[in-house]
Amino acid sequence: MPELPEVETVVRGIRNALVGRTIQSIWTDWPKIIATPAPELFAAQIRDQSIHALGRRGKYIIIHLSHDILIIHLKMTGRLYVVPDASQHDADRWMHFYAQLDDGQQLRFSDARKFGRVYLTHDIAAVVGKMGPEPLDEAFTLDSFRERLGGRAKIIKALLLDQSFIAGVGNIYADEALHRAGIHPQRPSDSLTPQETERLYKMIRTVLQDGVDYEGASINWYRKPDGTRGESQQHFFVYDQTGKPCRQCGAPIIKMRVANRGSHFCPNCQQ
DNA sequence: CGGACAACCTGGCGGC
DNA sequence: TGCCGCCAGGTTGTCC
Repeated sequence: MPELPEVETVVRGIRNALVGRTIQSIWTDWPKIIATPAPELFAAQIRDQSIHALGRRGKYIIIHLSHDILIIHLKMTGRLYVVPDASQHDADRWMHFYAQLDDGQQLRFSDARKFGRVYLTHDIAAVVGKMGPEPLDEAFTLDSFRERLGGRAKIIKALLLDQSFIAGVGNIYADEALHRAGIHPQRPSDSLTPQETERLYKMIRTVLQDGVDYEGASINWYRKPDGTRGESQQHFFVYDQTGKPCRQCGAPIIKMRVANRGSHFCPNCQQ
Protein backbone atom coordinates (compact mmCIF):
# COMPACT_ATOMS: atom_id res chain seq x y z
CA MET A 1 0.00 0.00 0.00
CA PRO A 2 1.66 2.92 1.38
CA GLU A 3 3.80 5.38 -0.42
CA LEU A 4 4.35 8.97 0.61
CA PRO A 5 0.74 10.17 0.08
CA GLU A 6 -0.75 7.23 1.95
CA VAL A 7 1.67 7.54 4.87
CA GLU A 8 1.13 11.28 5.06
CA THR A 9 -2.64 10.71 5.16
CA VAL A 10 -2.26 8.20 7.98
CA VAL A 11 -0.16 10.62 10.03
CA ARG A 12 -2.67 13.43 9.55
CA GLY A 13 -5.50 11.09 10.43
CA ILE A 14 -4.17 9.96 13.82
CA ARG A 15 -2.21 13.02 14.97
CA ASN A 16 -4.92 14.79 16.94
CA ALA A 17 -6.03 11.68 18.79
CA LEU A 18 -2.47 10.89 19.91
CA VAL A 19 -0.67 14.10 20.82
CA GLY A 20 -0.66 14.59 24.59
CA ARG A 21 -1.53 10.98 25.37
CA THR A 22 0.67 8.60 27.35
CA ILE A 23 1.49 5.01 26.36
CA GLN A 24 0.73 2.63 29.22
CA SER A 25 1.65 -0.67 27.61
CA ILE A 26 1.97 -2.53 24.35
CA TRP A 27 0.70 -5.86 23.10
CA THR A 28 1.75 -8.08 20.22
CA ASP A 29 1.08 -11.59 18.98
CA TRP A 30 3.88 -11.39 16.41
CA PRO A 31 7.13 -10.35 18.08
CA LYS A 32 8.95 -10.04 14.75
CA ILE A 33 6.93 -6.91 14.13
CA ILE A 34 9.20 -5.26 16.70
CA ALA A 35 12.40 -4.47 14.87
CA THR A 36 14.29 -2.94 17.77
CA PRO A 37 15.00 -3.25 20.64
CA ALA A 38 14.16 -6.78 21.83
CA PRO A 39 10.41 -7.08 22.55
CA GLU A 40 10.72 -7.22 26.36
CA LEU A 41 12.99 -4.19 26.39
CA PHE A 42 10.72 -2.40 23.94
CA ALA A 43 7.74 -2.92 26.24
CA ALA A 44 9.59 -1.73 29.32
CA GLN A 45 11.16 1.24 27.61
CA ILE A 46 8.01 2.65 26.02
CA ARG A 47 5.94 2.45 29.20
CA ASP A 48 4.77 5.83 30.51
CA GLN A 49 6.24 7.81 27.65
CA SER A 50 4.00 10.60 26.40
CA ILE A 51 3.41 11.44 22.76
CA HIS A 52 4.71 14.86 21.76
CA ALA A 53 4.43 15.03 17.99
CA LEU A 54 3.87 13.01 14.82
CA GLY A 55 5.67 13.34 11.52
CA ARG A 56 6.76 11.44 8.43
CA ARG A 57 10.05 10.72 6.71
CA GLY A 58 9.69 9.02 3.36
CA LYS A 59 7.37 6.10 4.03
CA TYR A 60 8.19 5.98 7.76
CA ILE A 61 5.80 7.29 10.41
CA ILE A 62 7.74 9.15 13.10
CA ILE A 63 6.22 9.49 16.59
CA HIS A 64 8.17 11.66 19.00
CA LEU A 65 7.85 10.45 22.59
CA SER A 66 9.12 12.05 25.78
CA HIS A 67 12.39 10.06 25.71
CA ASP A 68 12.51 8.07 22.49
CA ILE A 69 11.18 8.01 18.96
CA LEU A 70 8.66 5.42 17.84
CA ILE A 71 9.06 4.69 14.13
CA ILE A 72 6.61 2.62 12.11
CA HIS A 73 6.83 1.27 8.58
CA LEU A 74 3.63 -0.13 7.06
CA LYS A 75 5.37 -2.00 4.22
CA MET A 76 2.79 -3.55 1.86
CA THR A 77 -0.38 -4.14 3.86
CA GLY A 78 0.02 -2.31 7.16
CA ARG A 79 -2.79 -0.21 8.60
CA LEU A 80 -2.46 2.15 11.53
CA TYR A 81 -5.47 3.59 13.32
CA VAL A 82 -6.82 4.64 16.68
CA VAL A 83 -9.89 3.18 18.39
CA PRO A 84 -11.61 4.83 21.37
CA ASP A 85 -11.47 1.71 23.54
CA ALA A 86 -10.60 -2.00 23.48
CA SER A 87 -14.14 -3.17 22.81
CA GLN A 88 -13.53 -4.34 19.23
CA HIS A 89 -10.57 -6.48 20.13
CA ASP A 90 -11.47 -9.33 17.81
CA ALA A 91 -12.84 -7.16 15.03
CA ASP A 92 -9.55 -6.99 13.17
CA ARG A 93 -8.09 -10.41 12.39
CA TRP A 94 -4.86 -8.88 11.17
CA MET A 95 -4.03 -6.75 14.20
CA HIS A 96 -0.62 -7.80 15.51
CA PHE A 97 0.38 -4.87 17.70
CA TYR A 98 -1.22 -2.14 19.72
CA ALA A 99 -0.27 0.53 22.21
CA GLN A 100 -2.64 1.12 25.10
CA LEU A 101 -3.09 4.81 25.87
CA ASP A 102 -3.93 6.49 29.15
CA ASP A 103 -7.35 7.69 28.01
CA GLY A 104 -8.52 4.22 26.99
CA GLN A 105 -7.70 4.61 23.30
CA GLN A 106 -5.60 2.08 21.45
CA LEU A 107 -3.16 2.78 18.64
CA ARG A 108 -3.49 -0.33 16.48
CA PHE A 109 -1.19 -1.78 13.87
CA SER A 110 -2.87 -4.27 11.56
CA ASP A 111 -0.90 -6.05 8.86
CA ALA A 112 -2.11 -9.02 6.80
CA ARG A 113 1.33 -9.90 5.46
CA LYS A 114 3.27 -9.17 8.65
CA PHE A 115 5.96 -7.26 6.76
CA GLY A 116 5.49 -4.06 8.79
CA ARG A 117 7.91 -3.07 11.54
CA VAL A 118 8.05 -0.82 14.60
CA TYR A 119 11.24 0.68 16.02
CA LEU A 120 11.83 2.36 19.36
CA THR A 121 15.05 4.31 19.34
CA HIS A 122 16.91 7.36 20.53
CA ASP A 123 18.77 7.53 17.26
CA ILE A 124 16.40 8.43 14.46
CA ALA A 125 19.22 8.53 11.92
CA ALA A 126 19.97 4.86 12.54
CA VAL A 127 16.61 4.03 10.97
CA VAL A 128 15.97 6.75 8.41
CA GLY A 129 19.36 8.41 8.06
CA LYS A 130 20.26 7.07 4.64
CA MET A 131 17.17 8.35 2.92
CA GLY A 132 17.22 10.83 0.09
CA PRO A 133 15.46 14.21 0.05
CA GLU A 134 11.78 14.72 0.75
CA PRO A 135 10.32 15.39 -2.70
CA LEU A 136 7.69 17.85 -1.47
CA ASP A 137 10.13 19.91 0.60
CA GLU A 138 11.21 23.32 -0.68
CA ALA A 139 14.80 22.15 -0.37
CA PHE A 140 14.16 19.62 -3.12
CA THR A 141 14.78 21.90 -6.10
CA LEU A 142 15.24 21.19 -9.79
CA ASP A 143 18.93 21.95 -9.40
CA SER A 144 19.33 19.49 -6.53
CA PHE A 145 17.47 16.85 -8.57
CA ARG A 146 19.79 17.40 -11.53
CA GLU A 147 22.78 17.21 -9.23
CA ARG A 148 21.69 13.90 -7.70
CA LEU A 149 20.92 12.53 -11.15
CA GLY A 150 24.29 13.52 -12.50
CA GLY A 151 26.74 10.82 -13.44
CA ARG A 152 24.44 7.93 -12.67
CA ALA A 153 23.56 5.33 -15.24
CA LYS A 154 20.69 3.38 -13.79
CA ILE A 155 17.27 2.39 -15.10
CA ILE A 156 15.22 5.46 -14.28
CA LYS A 157 12.39 3.57 -12.65
CA ALA A 158 14.79 1.70 -10.36
CA LEU A 159 16.29 5.04 -9.38
CA LEU A 160 12.90 6.53 -8.50
CA LEU A 161 12.19 3.51 -6.29
CA ASP A 162 15.55 3.84 -4.53
CA GLN A 163 14.76 5.47 -1.18
CA SER A 164 18.31 6.74 -0.84
CA PHE A 165 17.88 8.66 -4.09
CA ILE A 166 14.51 10.18 -3.26
CA ALA A 167 12.29 9.38 -0.29
CA GLY A 168 8.70 8.21 -0.44
CA VAL A 169 8.20 7.24 -4.09
CA GLY A 170 6.92 3.70 -4.66
CA ASN A 171 5.69 1.67 -7.60
CA ILE A 172 2.42 3.52 -8.18
CA TYR A 173 3.70 7.07 -8.13
CA ALA A 174 6.88 6.15 -10.01
CA ASP A 175 4.73 4.85 -12.89
CA GLU A 176 2.48 7.90 -12.75
CA ALA A 177 5.36 10.40 -12.67
CA LEU A 178 7.18 8.72 -15.57
CA HIS A 179 4.00 8.70 -17.64
CA ARG A 180 3.20 12.33 -17.00
CA ALA A 181 6.78 13.20 -17.91
CA GLY A 182 6.64 11.13 -21.12
CA ILE A 183 9.58 8.92 -20.15
CA HIS A 184 9.82 5.16 -20.69
CA PRO A 185 10.48 3.43 -17.35
CA GLN A 186 13.44 1.52 -18.75
CA ARG A 187 15.40 4.56 -19.90
CA PRO A 188 18.90 4.88 -18.45
CA SER A 189 18.90 7.80 -16.04
CA ASP A 190 21.81 9.49 -17.86
CA SER A 191 19.91 9.54 -21.14
CA LEU A 192 17.34 12.12 -20.03
CA THR A 193 17.42 15.45 -21.82
CA PRO A 194 17.34 18.64 -19.71
CA GLN A 195 13.70 19.07 -20.68
CA GLU A 196 12.84 15.52 -19.65
CA THR A 197 14.65 15.95 -16.37
CA GLU A 198 12.67 19.09 -15.62
CA ARG A 199 9.37 17.44 -16.56
CA LEU A 200 10.16 14.44 -14.37
CA TYR A 201 11.08 16.69 -11.45
CA LYS A 202 7.79 18.55 -11.76
CA MET A 203 5.71 15.43 -12.22
CA ILE A 204 7.22 13.64 -9.21
CA ARG A 205 6.05 16.54 -7.09
CA THR A 206 2.71 16.85 -8.87
CA VAL A 207 1.65 13.22 -8.57
CA LEU A 208 2.72 13.04 -4.92
CA GLN A 209 0.99 16.28 -3.97
CA ASP A 210 -2.15 15.18 -5.83
CA GLY A 211 -1.94 11.86 -4.01
CA VAL A 212 -1.86 13.66 -0.68
CA ASP A 213 -4.78 15.87 -1.72
CA TYR A 214 -6.78 12.77 -2.70
CA GLU A 215 -5.83 11.17 0.64
CA GLY A 216 -3.97 8.23 -0.86
CA ALA A 217 -4.73 5.33 -3.19
CA SER A 218 -6.93 2.45 -2.00
CA ILE A 219 -6.16 -0.14 -4.67
CA ASN A 220 -6.23 -3.03 -2.31
CA TRP A 221 -5.18 -2.89 1.35
CA TYR A 222 -4.72 0.77 2.09
CA ARG A 223 -7.37 2.50 4.17
CA LYS A 224 -7.36 5.86 5.87
CA PRO A 225 -7.24 5.68 9.68
CA ASP A 226 -11.03 6.16 9.78
CA GLY A 227 -11.44 3.01 7.67
CA THR A 228 -12.56 4.74 4.48
CA ARG A 229 -10.79 4.68 1.12
CA GLY A 230 -8.62 7.34 -0.40
CA GLU A 231 -9.50 8.61 -3.86
CA SER A 232 -6.11 8.80 -5.53
CA GLN A 233 -6.71 5.61 -7.53
CA GLN A 234 -9.55 7.33 -9.37
CA HIS A 235 -7.03 9.68 -10.92
CA PHE A 236 -4.38 7.27 -12.18
CA PHE A 237 -3.22 7.68 -15.77
CA VAL A 238 -1.42 4.34 -16.05
CA TYR A 239 -1.17 2.38 -12.80
CA ASP A 240 -3.65 -0.53 -12.85
CA GLN A 241 -4.92 0.74 -16.22
CA THR A 242 -3.57 -2.10 -18.39
CA GLY A 243 -5.40 -2.28 -21.72
CA LYS A 244 -7.29 0.95 -21.17
CA PRO A 245 -6.76 3.83 -23.58
CA CYS A 246 -4.03 6.32 -22.76
CA ARG A 247 -5.55 9.64 -21.71
CA GLN A 248 -3.11 11.47 -23.95
CA CYS A 249 -3.17 9.46 -27.19
CA GLY A 250 -5.67 6.61 -26.83
CA ALA A 251 -3.13 3.80 -27.27
CA PRO A 252 -3.65 0.87 -24.87
CA ILE A 253 -1.64 1.07 -21.63
CA ILE A 254 0.71 -1.89 -21.35
CA LYS A 255 2.31 -3.61 -18.38
CA MET A 256 5.74 -5.15 -18.28
CA ARG A 257 8.47 -6.06 -15.83
CA VAL A 258 10.96 -3.23 -15.25
CA ALA A 259 13.43 -3.24 -12.39
CA ASN A 260 11.62 -6.37 -11.21
CA ARG A 261 8.37 -4.51 -10.65
CA GLY A 262 5.13 -4.50 -12.59
CA SER A 263 5.34 -1.32 -14.62
CA HIS A 264 2.49 0.40 -16.44
CA PHE A 265 3.05 2.85 -19.25
CA CYS A 266 1.91 4.13 -22.63
CA PRO A 267 4.17 2.66 -25.35
CA ASN A 268 3.34 5.62 -27.58
CA CYS A 269 3.72 8.60 -25.23
CA GLN A 270 6.64 7.22 -23.27
CA GLN A 271 9.76 6.64 -25.33
C1' DC B 1 28.30 0.04 -8.81
C1' DG B 2 24.28 -2.02 -11.19
C1' DG B 3 20.96 -5.60 -11.80
C1' DA B 4 18.51 -9.95 -11.02
C1' DC B 5 16.29 -12.45 -7.68
C1' DA B 6 14.99 -14.73 -3.36
C1' DA B 7 13.09 -13.95 1.10
C1' DC B 8 9.86 -12.16 4.36
C1' DC B 9 4.07 -13.46 4.66
C1' DT B 10 -0.81 -13.79 3.44
C1' DG B 11 -4.88 -12.86 0.71
C1' DG B 12 -7.26 -12.20 -3.59
C1' DC B 13 -8.08 -13.23 -8.16
C1' DG B 14 -8.15 -15.47 -12.71
C1' DG B 15 -8.09 -19.81 -14.96
C1' DC B 16 -9.42 -24.46 -15.40
C1' DT C 1 -17.45 -24.60 -6.38
C1' DG C 2 -12.81 -25.93 -5.54
C1' DC C 3 -8.02 -25.98 -6.17
C1' DC C 4 -3.71 -23.97 -8.06
C1' DG C 5 -0.61 -20.81 -9.54
C1' DC C 6 0.37 -16.16 -9.80
C1' DC C 7 0.54 -11.49 -8.33
C1' DA C 8 0.76 -7.75 -4.91
C1' DG C 9 1.76 -0.74 -3.15
C1' DG C 10 8.27 -2.48 0.28
C1' DT C 11 12.86 -3.45 1.72
C1' DT C 12 17.06 -6.09 2.43
C1' DG C 13 20.56 -9.22 1.49
C1' DT C 14 23.09 -12.25 -1.68
C1' DC C 15 25.22 -13.41 -5.85
C1' DC C 16 27.20 -12.39 -10.41
